[in-house]
Amino acid sequence: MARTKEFNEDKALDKAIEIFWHKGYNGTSAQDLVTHLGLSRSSLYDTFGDKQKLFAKALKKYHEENYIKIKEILEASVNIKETLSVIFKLAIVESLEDRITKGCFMVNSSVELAMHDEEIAKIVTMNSQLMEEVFTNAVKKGQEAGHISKKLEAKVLARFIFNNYSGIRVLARTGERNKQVYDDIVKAVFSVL
Amino acid sequence: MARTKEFNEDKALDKAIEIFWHKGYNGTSAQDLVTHLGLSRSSLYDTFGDKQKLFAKALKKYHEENYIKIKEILEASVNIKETLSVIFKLAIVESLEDRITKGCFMVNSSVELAMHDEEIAKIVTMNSQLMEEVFTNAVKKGQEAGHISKKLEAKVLARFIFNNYSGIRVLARTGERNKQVYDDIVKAVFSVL
DNA sequence: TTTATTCAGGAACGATTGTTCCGTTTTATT
DNA sequence: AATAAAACGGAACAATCGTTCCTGAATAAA
Repeated sequence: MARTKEFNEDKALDKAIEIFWHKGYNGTSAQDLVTHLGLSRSSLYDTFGDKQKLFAKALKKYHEENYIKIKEILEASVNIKETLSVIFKLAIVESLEDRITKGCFMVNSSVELAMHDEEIAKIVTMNSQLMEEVFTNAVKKGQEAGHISKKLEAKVLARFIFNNYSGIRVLARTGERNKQVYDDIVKAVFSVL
Repeated sequence: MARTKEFNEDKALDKAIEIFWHKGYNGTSAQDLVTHLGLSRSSLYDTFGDKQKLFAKALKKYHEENYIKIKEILEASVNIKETLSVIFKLAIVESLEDRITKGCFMVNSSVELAMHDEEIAKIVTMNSQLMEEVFTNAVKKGQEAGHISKKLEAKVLARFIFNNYSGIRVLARTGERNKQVYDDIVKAVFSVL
């Protein structure tokens, strides 16, 4: 009985991820959203509720997509150490190529909002836990296969890897464009594995 | 010929660091500043210019104090490895004790503003360079004294250490309160040194 | 064709934003 | 005591904030 939506909600959400990722939550105005998503104020609020809800939904989508991607890559991997190296290299290439250095949407959101917004804090915590889990399982597999040193526990290494991944994303956000800096960090990280 | 200031500019700046650190730049309103610094709008603007200038001045002060502190500790150290361990432990204790988890003002500001504000970007870059320099010199000294492995170059290790320091500060900002997570990261980091 | 629903556009909302200005008070110097 | 400079509190500014509401157009089902 009703008119059909003229926009794709999923694509609109991707646009929301883009603009929030670039400008942050507080830095993105309602007008920015209208302009960037390309839909009217009324449609925007009818569809997503309000700015906070839209942000939470965008962050959740970002988390799901990234988490699944890394999970699948690691679970399909036969040589975890090499796969981890690929994951880091991808993050570095992304950091160096991006004209507008956006860093990592999850890291940015943690820093800006985790302590002021409970719902965002939940998403961040869930992401951290799942990432730790995925990395831990991967490291275990790598240790069993003899590709990764057993000197340190899998969970210890997983947390260590994730910490350096976060650090690199912060570095990217600051606009660091010297590849050598990233390579040095990865080199040191892999000397542990 | 003029009236004397009723407030201490330096102490007001410390208050500004506090509120900006806690709420971020965009999250802190002019009213927040008036309330927290305890001085009138007119005094605030007469003394510091505007919000952006006040923020930059606060961040610069934060940088100078922290940089000098770490520099002095490391230069006075006889066992660099132990001193680095102390520095990390202090950061962890600070993270776990702080009721309102503020993370690191420099990291927070990098993520929120570095790519949108050139002056802030300059401060962040300067801080990174100086910290890298201090850490590099320290590692060199540690390597010469035989306390730190020479397997990797001093600069590589310095960047690696700084990256993990940043990562830990992000973790703190997310509100992580499990000490084991921090300890695991430090354990892995020190296995390289 | 009618009806019900939801779309898009934009005007308008009150609240809050960062900032300025004014009138008064204070005080060090002359 | 007179003067000049600056700090003070608070009113007021225009602009922008996130959000709501109203209008008419569009369209799928009855």
